Amino acid sequence: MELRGPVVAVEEPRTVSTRNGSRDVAEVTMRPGRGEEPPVTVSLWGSWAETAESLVTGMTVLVTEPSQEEFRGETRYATTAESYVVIEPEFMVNVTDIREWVQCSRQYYLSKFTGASLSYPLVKGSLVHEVFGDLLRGRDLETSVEERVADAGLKLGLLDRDRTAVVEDVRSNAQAIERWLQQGTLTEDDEWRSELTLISETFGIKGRADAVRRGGPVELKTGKNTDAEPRFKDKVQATCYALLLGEHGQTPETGTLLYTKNAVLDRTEETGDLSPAKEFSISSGLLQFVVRARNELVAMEFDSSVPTGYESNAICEYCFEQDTCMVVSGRLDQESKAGAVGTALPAAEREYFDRLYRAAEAERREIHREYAKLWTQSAAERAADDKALLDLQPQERSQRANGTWELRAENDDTTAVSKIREGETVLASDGHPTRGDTELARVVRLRTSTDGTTEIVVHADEPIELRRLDVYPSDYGINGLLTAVHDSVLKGAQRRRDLLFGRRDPTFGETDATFIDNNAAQNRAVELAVTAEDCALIHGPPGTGKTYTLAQTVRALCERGERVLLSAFTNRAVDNALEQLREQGFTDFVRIGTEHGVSDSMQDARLDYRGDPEERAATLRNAPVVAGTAATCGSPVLKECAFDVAIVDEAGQLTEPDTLAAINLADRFVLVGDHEQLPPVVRDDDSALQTSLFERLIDRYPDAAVTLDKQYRMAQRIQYFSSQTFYDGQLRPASPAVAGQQLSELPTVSHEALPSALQDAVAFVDPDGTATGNVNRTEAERVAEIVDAYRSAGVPADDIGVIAPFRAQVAEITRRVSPDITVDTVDRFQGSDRSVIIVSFVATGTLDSPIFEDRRRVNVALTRAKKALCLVGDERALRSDPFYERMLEWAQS
DNA sequence: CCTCTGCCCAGAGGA
Repeated sequence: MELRGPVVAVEEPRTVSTRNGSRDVAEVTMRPGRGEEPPVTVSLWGSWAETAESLVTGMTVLVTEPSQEEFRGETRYATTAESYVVIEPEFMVNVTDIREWVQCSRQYYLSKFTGASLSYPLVKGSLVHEVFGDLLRGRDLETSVEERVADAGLKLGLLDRDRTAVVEDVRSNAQAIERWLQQGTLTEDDEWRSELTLISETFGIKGRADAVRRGGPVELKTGKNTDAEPRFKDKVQATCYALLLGEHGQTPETGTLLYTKNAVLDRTEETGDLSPAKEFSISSGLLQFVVRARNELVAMEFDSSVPTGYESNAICEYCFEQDTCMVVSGRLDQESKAGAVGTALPAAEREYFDRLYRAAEAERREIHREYAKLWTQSAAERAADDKALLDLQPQERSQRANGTWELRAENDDTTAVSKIREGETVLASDGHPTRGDTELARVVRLRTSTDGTTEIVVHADEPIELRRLDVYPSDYGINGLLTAVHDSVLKGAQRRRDLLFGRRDPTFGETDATFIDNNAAQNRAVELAVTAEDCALIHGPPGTGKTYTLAQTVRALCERGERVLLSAFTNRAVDNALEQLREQGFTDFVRIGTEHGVSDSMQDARLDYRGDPEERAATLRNAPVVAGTAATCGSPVLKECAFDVAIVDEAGQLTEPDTLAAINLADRFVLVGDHEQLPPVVRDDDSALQTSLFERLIDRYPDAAVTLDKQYRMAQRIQYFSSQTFYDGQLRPASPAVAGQQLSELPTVSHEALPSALQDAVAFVDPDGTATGNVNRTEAERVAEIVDAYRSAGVPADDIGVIAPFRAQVAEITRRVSPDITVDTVDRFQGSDRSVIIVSFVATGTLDSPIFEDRRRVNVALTRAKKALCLVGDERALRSDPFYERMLEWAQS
């Protein structure tokens, strides 16, 4: 039994005398049943009274195993010896965060923006952990060490480490583990499981245990510890996993910590029986302690306040982060137990940091809310929301060369739609993502064959029965945002900050060179980029040759001996830019990205991290051009690199921190984009992250910007509405040929064969359908008929694209057209084009979905078409809004 | 009432 719901009132804790002596108690009023039931009073006894001090009205509180008694006709509840009190159980805290918080609340805070740096102890720690996993999966030690060290080649090279020495170092740690595993500890009832993903819906904690043996957590530490007891924070970590294992039906009484360096000392110093393994007993007091620590952390995050360090008992003099801690306190004018050094940054910088910090944390809370839906939603609800694939039939399981598993399954449900795509990380389970046997897995194949069955292949650490896949809502990227803001504000050069905070206009040098002789705006763009002493902004409306201009810019900069970072929001845009460079005869670049993210044609340029350290690092360090998405620019590897100029494409779609991650790596920068197309996508509706740096700077420094005004894509008739509505009529066809292009120019097309309704370059069709939710069946059928009409008139399938605002409608249309027709959402169509574009608006009666509010989305949809555009929708709905009415008048004119 | 893309996930250590 449990009580879960919002807090209505909290009383101050008081001390009362009971039969067993004096005890603290605090009374909390809350509404159980997630707020559906009338308020009840719960007495929080003993140390839970401390948690009451963190409770605020409006928070959700969860009390497990309460006692219940009737008192004067009123039901009263109280905590029992078995109870836990959990604040905001939907806020998912990582086990490592609790470990850090217990060590020092301020260290937890600092690690949000300093955590992901490249250091040898960390790389080595990861290597030893990987080898440990391999050993548990039965892999040979020598092979594992060699392979894992080879995989880390680039990182080791950037750290100037010698391969042989690292192999020796990792091997000696791993041998300690192997000897311990062989020392009779491996009995028949020894059941091992490595790398177990644990998610607790009761405690709001998630994490990954290194290993579980006989139901108890085993944590590996690469350091040494010759004390009798494990370090407290290590015990806290293991206890967290014990708590989570408890929810999965196991009640471990002991935890094990493996300090591998103990055994290394043992061997080299002949100190006798100094075992690497230290066991400790997991008491209920310790279990409750970790929950209280989590509660404190969550209470702090609830109002986005900043920890001072006084929340924990750490001694600052012993802390490795003391200097960083004091600098951050000094620069941001924060109260801190460690004290502060340096002078505070200008108020503008501090306000900016604060604003983006809060925005990033709000985003994290939204992700956590999504996370909680893993268990608050039923399987059917999740499937309906496209977030899960259910009822998969498990097929064969095979162990891969590195000891991990390839799991296969089939799905017969031909109507199943989901957001899950190849290359993504998902929760793979045997039935339920938090209650069943679950593995974090990577989707390597998701293909639907012509008979409608879907083949699913994932890679995971353990051979579970693959019956269900769930979207994994990761908050992984949030700390990346915070790191970028931190690096920019606290570590950025004065000149750069003056620019970002509007205190200094960008300046430009001079050049006599001509770069592009047939397009003045493009030439001006390259000129601005090449002469920029701070930044240049290139505004590229649809079809204006952004990619060509960008490639010319890269080449011009390289010819001047500059080192260039080439970045973009999507992998596709990065690869497009590189293709364009190749077409222009430039091939001296290195592509950074995952095998899955990089297009097939660019795999040969992709930097493999595996190999000889020195050679790998030299390849990266010596490349005149390095290319990768903005997200990778914040990675530890790229943070080791420096550039003269960063060029960022699709900058209008990047949040400000994401853009900062890229430009932090360079002295100067060039942003390329269009703020009249799609903005950054964020979960929180009123987020400060919704405005891109590109948009902010183009408003602030119009003189540093140039707009490419000639478009090479659309017929005059098609581009007119977009040009008038979004570009002040400044967007013009690049040539008469572009302006006057017609569908009949395609060799196979007969204009006469088109129905009269489709003969105009811009057409409107009202199929008179009815929308149910995000689907309009009649309209989907009509769209399929229109596709057929174009096909019958001779338009090749790959010249036709269909766009709909909702994924559900996309699926509805996809089922009705042949598979070689591209059907997609607006967002996924940005950046590409087709001769013929058909847009399905879905809505009938009114336009009440917020998706119609952002006009920029319409701009993207309409400007994908080159020769013919067909709008399909409900005339009444579209006329209900002045913007769409104008669009309709243009289409019908 | 809704769209989307990136990140391998989370954690790897020091005293």
